[in-house]
Amino acid sequence: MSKQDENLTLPHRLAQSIRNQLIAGVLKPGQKLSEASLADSFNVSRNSLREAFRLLTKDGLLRYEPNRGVFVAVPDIASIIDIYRVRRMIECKALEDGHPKHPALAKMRRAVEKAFACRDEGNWIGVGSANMEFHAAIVELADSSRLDAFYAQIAAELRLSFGLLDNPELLHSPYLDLNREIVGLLEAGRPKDAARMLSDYLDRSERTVLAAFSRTVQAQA
Amino acid sequence: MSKQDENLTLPHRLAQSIRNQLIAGVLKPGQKLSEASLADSFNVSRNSLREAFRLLTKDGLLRYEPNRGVFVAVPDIASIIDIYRVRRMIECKALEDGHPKHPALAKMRRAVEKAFACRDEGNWIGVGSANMEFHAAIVELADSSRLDAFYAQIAAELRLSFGLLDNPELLHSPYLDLNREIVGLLEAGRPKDAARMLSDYLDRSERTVLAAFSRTVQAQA
DNA sequence: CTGTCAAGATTGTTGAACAATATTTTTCAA
DNA sequence: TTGAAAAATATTGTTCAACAATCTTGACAG
Repeated sequence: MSKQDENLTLPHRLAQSIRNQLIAGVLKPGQKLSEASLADSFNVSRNSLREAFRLLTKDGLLRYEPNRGVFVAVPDIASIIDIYRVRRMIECKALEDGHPKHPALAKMRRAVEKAFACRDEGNWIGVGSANMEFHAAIVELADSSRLDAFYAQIAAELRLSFGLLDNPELLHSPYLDLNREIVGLLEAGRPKDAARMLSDYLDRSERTVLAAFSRTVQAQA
Repeated sequence: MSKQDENLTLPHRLAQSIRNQLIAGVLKPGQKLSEASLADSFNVSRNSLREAFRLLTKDGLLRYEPNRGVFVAVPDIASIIDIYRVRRMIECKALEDGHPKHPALAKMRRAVEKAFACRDEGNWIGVGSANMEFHAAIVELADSSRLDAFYAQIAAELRLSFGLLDNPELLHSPYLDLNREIVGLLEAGRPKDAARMLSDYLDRSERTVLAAFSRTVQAQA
């Protein structure tokens, strides 16, 4: 994936591969990950795989059930609510205190443009990625590497929930204009307004995800 | 340690032991943790120890240097600033939005009383623990398990920095009265004032830690 | 149909092995 | 003596094979 992936240690790379398969939907929520067969399919030893599992459980993407194995985490309504609670808290505060000259603002702008470009060519997956980048950039306004890492984790978990959903267009495209407005408000030195707008926006997004989620779960039951 | 520790898997228990040795100062920042000797001293295999290492690196308590081994993380000024930035953001917001009837408030009160009791008997380590409990309870006001977990991680990292310091009395005792006041303000339905007080309090605490830290580092150089 | 029990599969953990990379020691030339 | 190159040693990265502990499955008896 990245340039220096070769440098990283095997369990790290493994974890990254599994992470990719998770957000790509190859591995599905609730699915059991057998040590033997996964190790086999990746051509690594069980021990290395177990190290990767430990990393991913810390990310909240996998769940350990002692003596039974590891399973892909199953997002539920409570976790979605929890994640949005955290997002409102962190993103809004970061935006509110964000300085108009902060370098992260440029990232936000770039993410917005990328999202529009992807939409124009019907690339909904690209829109989704760009949208995630936009929100990560908001968090960067707070200038905390620990917060950035925490947010990345939350975001990965949320993507797992998205995986259950079917319609990326519905999920991301309504917010492109709002994203652009938020950038504008922050550039205009009106961070409070930007934060308020983001808060409403997250409320709406949460409702959409919860609604789509309960439909999906219902369909499965 | 806890009742059902026996249930947990070995790498988890190992990680907990190492964590304890870290905050107790048995293992010191920068120290190299040799796989062979540590595995030997815990009477476990290298493989199990490595799984525990993975968990602890995710906590930010250990650092991997590829092909060189794992080292106890060395707190520096930047990390202390980062941690306090996160604390201000999360704790103040949690307090500000905290409902006066929230169960976490009772926890806060208990932690305050415990801190005073410990102080009266000169148990400074107890004062420190109680103080940490107090702040964890503040975060619980936000009703997010993910935030709680994140804060626990940050707190552990901060304790590592405290380990470098020598004077727990100076570090915790000035804040006991403020803690009590914060509880009072929240109970009185004045969360904004409580949050403001906490913010000032954290500023002061940060300065103390930074000052003590630079003294310590200077002394070592 | 239900509960029991043995057989089989999977996880939990270990120990040994070996390649790849660091570190230390030795050697040797300037 | 000093310093750099080279050899020897130790450590990490990763795999494999083994076995105990636990879980799952399926047959069987009632």
